[in-house]
Amino acid sequence: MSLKEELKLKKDFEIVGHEALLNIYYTANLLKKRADVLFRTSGLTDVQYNVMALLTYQADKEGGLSQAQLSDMMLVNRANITSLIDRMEKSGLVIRTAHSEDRRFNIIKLTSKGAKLFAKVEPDYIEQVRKVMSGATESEQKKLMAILEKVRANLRE
Amino acid sequence: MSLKEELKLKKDFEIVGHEALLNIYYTANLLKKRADVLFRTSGLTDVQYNVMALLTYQADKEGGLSQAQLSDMMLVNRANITSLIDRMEKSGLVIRTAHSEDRRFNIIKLTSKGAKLFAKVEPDYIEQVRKVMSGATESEQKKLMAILEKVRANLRE
DNA sequence: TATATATAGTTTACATATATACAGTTTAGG
DNA sequence: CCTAAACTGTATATATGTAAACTATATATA
Repeated sequence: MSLKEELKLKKDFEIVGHEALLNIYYTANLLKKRADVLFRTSGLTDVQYNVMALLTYQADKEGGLSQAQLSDMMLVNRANITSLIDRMEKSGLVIRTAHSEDRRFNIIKLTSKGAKLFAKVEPDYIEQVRKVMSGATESEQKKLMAILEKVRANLRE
Repeated sequence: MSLKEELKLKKDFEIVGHEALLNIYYTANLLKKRADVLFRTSGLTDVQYNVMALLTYQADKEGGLSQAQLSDMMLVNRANITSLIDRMEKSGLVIRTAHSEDRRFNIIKLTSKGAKLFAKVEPDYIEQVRKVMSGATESEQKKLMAILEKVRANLRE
């Protein structure tokens, strides 16, 4: 269904670029809502799951990631990470540890509770991703990524 | 640049669907950031601009839109619209008026101040949209929309 | 070495999002 | 007609996002 129909709009978009942009925007929005529903049953949010995934798969030699690294990988402001990690630390999912050499860094690590929860939730998440994305073939998905890369290239400077 | 490079990830994605999903997600994120920068110079947010665009182009016979209609068109919770319209009313951009027949509805209308500001900002916004989306050809943009529609079709039920 | 600059994280004020529970209004069905 | 159900908007608690100003620490350079 076209975006116009989905949003119950009365008038057409005048510029293809605008319609394409809003398609990206609203599809992302729906994907986020779907993920949130999945994670809520585990007491997680999509953002918190993402932190756990990054800590699981992208940890550096310190055995975790600094808050600045997390903010880079999540494309969010450093300030945002502070309260996010506060909440996750309070839930017992992660812990702040000292960097071995540079005292400016907090190295964030998964606790065993966090690792256990991630291991439990990840298969369901991956299964949902497969289902949701299965509407497009793998070749379409690659085409999609290539086009989105072109859009992002124009966004960077 | 691939998402992996942009986010400084160390490991590849294991599933194409997951990488494609995150491409949608992060591209939308970057588009939002870019829009916010543009609107900030006018004291607006991207969300407030969107409200003004909907009131300008999608108004119904009551001469505006109800809060429920706005929440449908913006894919957000009804509760969210209350505070959004509160802020915009306080800024003098919109006004709540009574529905002619059904007292449950607030009909939201642009004030002349709001209409004037929208008319001033819209050309810059459209110009930016053109620039940003020009990395992909019109045919690629249409392909993009078609693929995203397939993904959304799988998201609905 | 001493100072300037850069970097990491925190705090604050604010905007936006959700879920949930509630009150008021309208509509449907017995 | 009257009650139950549906719908609109609001209030609250909570999570996430930004910008900007701040402290602490590390690095570069004069």
